[in-house]
Amino acid sequence: MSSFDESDAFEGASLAARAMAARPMPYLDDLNPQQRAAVEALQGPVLMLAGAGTGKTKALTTRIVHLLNTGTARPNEILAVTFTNKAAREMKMRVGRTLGEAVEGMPWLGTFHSICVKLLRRHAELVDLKSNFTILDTDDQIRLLKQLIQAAGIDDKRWPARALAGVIDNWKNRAWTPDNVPASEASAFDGKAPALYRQYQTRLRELNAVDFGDLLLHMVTIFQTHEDILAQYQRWFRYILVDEYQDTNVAQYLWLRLLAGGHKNICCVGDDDQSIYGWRGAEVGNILRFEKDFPGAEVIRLEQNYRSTPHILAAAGGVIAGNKGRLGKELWTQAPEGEKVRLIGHWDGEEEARWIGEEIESMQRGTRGMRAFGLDDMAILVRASHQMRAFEDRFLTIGLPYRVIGGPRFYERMEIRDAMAYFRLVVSPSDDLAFERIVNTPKRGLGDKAQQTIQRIARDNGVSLLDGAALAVEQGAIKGKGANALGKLVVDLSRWGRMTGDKDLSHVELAEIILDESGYTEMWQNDKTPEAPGRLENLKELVKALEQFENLGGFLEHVSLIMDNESEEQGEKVSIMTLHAAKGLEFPAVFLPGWEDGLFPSQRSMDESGLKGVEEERRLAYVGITRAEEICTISFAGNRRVYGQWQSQMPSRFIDELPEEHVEVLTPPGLYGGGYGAAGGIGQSGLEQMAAEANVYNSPGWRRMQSRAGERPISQPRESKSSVIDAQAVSSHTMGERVFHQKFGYGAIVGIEGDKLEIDFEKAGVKKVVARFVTGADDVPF
DNA sequence: GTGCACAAACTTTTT
DNA sequence: GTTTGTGCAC
Repeated sequence: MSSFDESDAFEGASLAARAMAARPMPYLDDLNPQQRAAVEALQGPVLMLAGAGTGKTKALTTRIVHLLNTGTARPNEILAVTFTNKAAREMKMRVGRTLGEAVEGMPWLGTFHSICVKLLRRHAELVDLKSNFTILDTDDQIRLLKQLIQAAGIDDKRWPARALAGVIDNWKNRAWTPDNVPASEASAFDGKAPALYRQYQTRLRELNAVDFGDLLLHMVTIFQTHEDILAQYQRWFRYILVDEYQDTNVAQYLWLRLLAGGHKNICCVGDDDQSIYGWRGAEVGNILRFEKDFPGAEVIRLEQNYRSTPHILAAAGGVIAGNKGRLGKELWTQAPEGEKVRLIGHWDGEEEARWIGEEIESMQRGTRGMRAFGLDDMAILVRASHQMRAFEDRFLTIGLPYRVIGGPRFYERMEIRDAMAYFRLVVSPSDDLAFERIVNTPKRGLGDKAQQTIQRIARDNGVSLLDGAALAVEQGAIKGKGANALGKLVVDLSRWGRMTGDKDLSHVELAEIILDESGYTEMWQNDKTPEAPGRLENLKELVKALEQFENLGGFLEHVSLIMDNESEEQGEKVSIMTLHAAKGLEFPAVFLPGWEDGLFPSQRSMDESGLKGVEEERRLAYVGITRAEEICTISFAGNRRVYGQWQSQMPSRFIDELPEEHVEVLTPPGLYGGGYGAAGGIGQSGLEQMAAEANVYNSPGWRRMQSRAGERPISQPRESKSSVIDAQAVSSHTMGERVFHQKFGYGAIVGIEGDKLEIDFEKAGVKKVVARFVTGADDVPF
């Protein structure tokens, strides 16, 4: 591979830069003094500590505009890194908009990974790779590791590949190559991890492949061992900007420090209070240490918040104050006071979901003197994705439109990955991982044994699995039905490979041919599971996505790094997502359910990381509250089903940390006269209990745990709960309603005749049952 | 080689 | 309570 070609990095840029020099700077007038300081401090190291909602992206993009507009830098001399493609896209768009014209260039604005791919392709040979290396995703990675574990004669049940992948990822995040894994860490995986790591790297090299961690790690290695190359890039990237600096891991940190080592024109933007990715290698320490790493750094705090009301900011501030070792920020706003943060406790998780559903509906209309909110204005942010189900179930039954953000991404779906494996194999026939994935998908009668034969023949002849398969067929090493099918596959693949050169055939058509002739589409057409139609739909979408690319190869190149879920369905909908997914977003009204010790803060986080874990959870709480613009509603349930077991829950310790004067304790429904009549008397004591629950604990969580162990947080008598159920059970059912029957399980109502219901049960099929034996799916007694 | 039954595990997630 | 993966029988 030729070395970095200087001319192409600078091409087309100088003209634009010169033309832009010394233009007026109206964009500066839009900034507050701190933002403006951050934009104008172009030289030397700058740390922009940007609290939630303080106009961080604006400052960052304006800074780029300023660099360009003043002629300080040309577009291709700016290295601007983000974590997600979404952030990179937005930044590109906003730079263009502020500049009032499309920016030609900005070739180095992108994610850490996409920039590293570009760099690594130019220098691949320095780490024994070819420049056309493939990028493995987690799935490929795990399959590869599994093979290595089995080859080493290790029981892969006791030591699952997934766990090893975690260990290796972790090491790569810390920039540890197999040679410098510290002895203290080597005991992982029964002491076998270091050797397996080494084998894994060797295997990757043989496959001419890298995983995500390698992209960074290889570049760090290259920079560390080739001073001349590093020096070259230090000259080229004259200005460096980093978004979400608090999320950088050690490898990314080293990479940045190496590149900024010469001129030190590096501007890092971040918020130590929003560091929530420690579990995947992010080091808050990087941002805390910035001034030590870059002596003389200018630290600029963005503290004026343009998003939330004072009550919300104060509540968030009260919680985050519990963390030690913060850089310290005090958010303020000019916004009117607004509503206090609302706190409400519920009997159990289902009631919480029911209440939030009703609250969303009444907020749509406008209630309690509040303005009306659209469904798009409201979001439910949960700690763990399994919490979403209760809401989905509930919203489905009441017909409240919702969208789940996050979830399995398009390119991670089975059918998409299968289809891509076919494409990969057509474009590069030596892609053994792709071959393994699809040899027997759809079923070709090639099981373990046949596949081992192929492996052996390929290894003995030193060829790829596909060539090995061809040999196996020739030699008759595989017999019967499998032999024919395998022979057909081999022939088909080479035919499709030749067709890539056909000028009269578009790659989109070729893709369709591949999916049809391989029998892959047919496989799903014959599949009767409920997911099958959706999968076929996804395949169509995949083919459509191909249109935007020149050829199959170009498509595959991009897809490995762009794992976005593009399709934004329209229509007014409530959003449901995890707190992690909510970072960077904002909503007028936010619901934060499930604030219970063990769930939030998560027990596992506390067990595994102790105080550090609690602090990260606390930052998560801070992120959650600060997503809200006007209304923030926190809730907890006294009882919750955890892995099928009912468990008594303690309100989250973070609830105690909410400053009382900014919190309004709401009364749960069913506990006061207005709602379900029967519970009036109980309500008052329930309310008092609730209020006490929220305020009484000022002791640390663990002490509370001890003193209150075994007690029920909310002692609501069973009767009142039951009466609510009965009231709903006898009330009229509706068509399509999801219901539960003791014997037949869940089902949907397809017919109503007097007191008899015709129900299509998920497991038992269509049955007629008497209405009183059926309960709403959310009212299942326990 | 494929399909069914049972057991075990079970955050958060981008590239 | 669910999913995922493995063991066993056909």
